[in-house]
Amino acid sequence: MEKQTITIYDVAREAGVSMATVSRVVNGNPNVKPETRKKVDDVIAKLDYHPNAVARGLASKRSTTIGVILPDVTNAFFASLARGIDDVAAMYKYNIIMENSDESIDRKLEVLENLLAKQVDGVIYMGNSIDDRLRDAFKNTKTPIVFAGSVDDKKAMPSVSIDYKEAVKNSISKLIETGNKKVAFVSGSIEEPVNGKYRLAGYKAALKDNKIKFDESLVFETARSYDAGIKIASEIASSKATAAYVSDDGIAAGVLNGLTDLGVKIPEDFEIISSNNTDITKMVRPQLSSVVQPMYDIGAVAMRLLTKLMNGEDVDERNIALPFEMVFRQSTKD
Amino acid sequence: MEKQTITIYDVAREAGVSMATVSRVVNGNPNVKPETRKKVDDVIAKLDYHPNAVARGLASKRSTTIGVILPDVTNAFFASLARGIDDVAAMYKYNIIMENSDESIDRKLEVLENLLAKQVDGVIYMGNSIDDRLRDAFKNTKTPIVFAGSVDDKKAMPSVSIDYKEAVKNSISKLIETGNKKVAFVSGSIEEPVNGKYRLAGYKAALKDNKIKFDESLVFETARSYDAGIKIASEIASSKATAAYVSDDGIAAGVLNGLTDLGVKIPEDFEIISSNNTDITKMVRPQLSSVVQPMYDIGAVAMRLLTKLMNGEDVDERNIALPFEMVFRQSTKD
DNA sequence: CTGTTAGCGCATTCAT
DNA sequence: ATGAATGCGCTAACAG
Repeated sequence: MEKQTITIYDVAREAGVSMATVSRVVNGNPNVKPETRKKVDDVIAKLDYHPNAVARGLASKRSTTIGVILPDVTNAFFASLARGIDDVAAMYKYNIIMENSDESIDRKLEVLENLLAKQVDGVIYMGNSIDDRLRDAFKNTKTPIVFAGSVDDKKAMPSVSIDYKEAVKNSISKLIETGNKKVAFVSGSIEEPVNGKYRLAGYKAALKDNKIKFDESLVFETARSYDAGIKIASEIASSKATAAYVSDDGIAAGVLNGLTDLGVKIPEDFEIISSNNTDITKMVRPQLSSVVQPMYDIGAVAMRLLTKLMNGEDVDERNIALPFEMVFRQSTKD
Repeated sequence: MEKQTITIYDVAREAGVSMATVSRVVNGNPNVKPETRKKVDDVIAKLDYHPNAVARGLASKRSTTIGVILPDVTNAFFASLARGIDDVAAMYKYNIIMENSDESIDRKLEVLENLLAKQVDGVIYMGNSIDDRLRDAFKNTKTPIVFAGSVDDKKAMPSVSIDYKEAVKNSISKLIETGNKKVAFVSGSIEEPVNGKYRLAGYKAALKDNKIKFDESLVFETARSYDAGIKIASEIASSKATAAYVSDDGIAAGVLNGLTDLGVKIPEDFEIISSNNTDITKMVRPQLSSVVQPMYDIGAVAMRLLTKLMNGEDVDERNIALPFEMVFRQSTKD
């Protein structure tokens, strides 16, 4: 016995109305007499009819699904954003097609193509890196796209994030204030605008404010993982730096533990400020001081922005910077 | 200028062939003369034609997307499974529609309905809880469903996981071996079969093997989060237990830190074994001993199983138990 | 190897 | 308030 899919046509016949009417009640169109609506609803229940979203998508040209491109769900930062996105998406009856892109541009392009082929109504991009090919691809589609947790360095795309430059500048200034002369900047790929452009600019700005000369050897680039943090700890230790700003909590935890294992006392000998305030910052000992990004909110607001764009609504602010805070725990003095 | 979507028909006309032929080259059907294939490919490139997956889905009755239902991406365990799923899905050209269900059964039902309406070709379920309504819903659809990282307590659904009972039994036995008379069992909701049925059974089995009487007051049920772990630590401390098996790394980290803050020395005064061996276990100090679940593999194998089911292939083993290991770090003696 | 013909299940004019 | 007709873009027999 094959799955006898029952269609809008079946209910129409059974209810003695036209399929147009059934379509109307299913879509909540008010132009239906209450009694016919009830009749149709009854048949729908009786036949256990379920609208086919694919057919609906083809006919209406709206898929009610949005694509999400992120480097890796496994990273707490991206997962939190995704959670925010998913929650407001659900609120607006959208579904999420999620794609892990890793760091490869080719993969990102492939993934975008995929999403577009599926006729997603919009996409949210959390990849941090972006090159010209990808930018062109974004530009060549009419499908709305918003960046979440990162900013296009050309500001061409709508985005929701925090002011990364300012956040880092604050962090570094704080570190300098407590007496550190040599502060390290530890981040994921410098190729990514968030790191190479905004965060690094904040770092340099703070140095300048404090009349400290920028020292290239204090900039550490690494993979975005706990193990990578552990690994780079010894390099940092031998750099003579006495403090560091780190762009990712996983990396920061690695640096913290790596340094500690090397006999470096945190925060007495070395101070650390991390970036995302995920649970990780509270799990490690000493607990990490951190920038507080409203991750969930970034995702939620990005999704909200996207709904507006998809509806063709005017949005006055296409590049939204949410407020951030700082929390000082045990990895900083004072 | 509206986005003039160009269709298979445009390509056909421009290339001087029928749409059937275009469809063939797009789908890699071998029955096309190389030269016509080339001609068509050229036109496709020239017109920048992109197949519409929705239309394709409607016509072929296959959406090449699979639905994933998980409690919360934000949990490292589920995120890791999701990663495994996504990677092999990509390998087989499937896309993932991800839905966070939290713990609510109603939400799960709603989410499943959604997925089915979108005509997903299969679904992977990682929710741990399952009640009769949900079981019925699963049973009433022809869409293949596989459980990942959890087992249907009635074994009615295909699943991929580890032998949770055995894993816990090993853990508890080890704890008893090192001299602990009172070992606590700390887990997420006991309502979930993984916890209430399998894990708890392993706990009891180990007690029985060692002729220790089961003590209800040593069973702690809590939310699945770091903060919840912190909170329950004091209760555990006053229970006189000297060791604990914990079902989630986040909870375990909370218990560990909570206990430590209470002045309890780990592992001297209290031993802990956790369950998922996520990075968390290595970030905390002392590092957590843990069951090692091949999380990524569970996801990957589950997805692979699903592809077989979707192809109607025979599978001899519908309930797969992947091997697990134990890693002993600093939260256990010896 | 290639073209013709039907739908897939639904939303949407346009009439009535 | 309701029905009839059309087509969304593509796959899948079936011919030839």
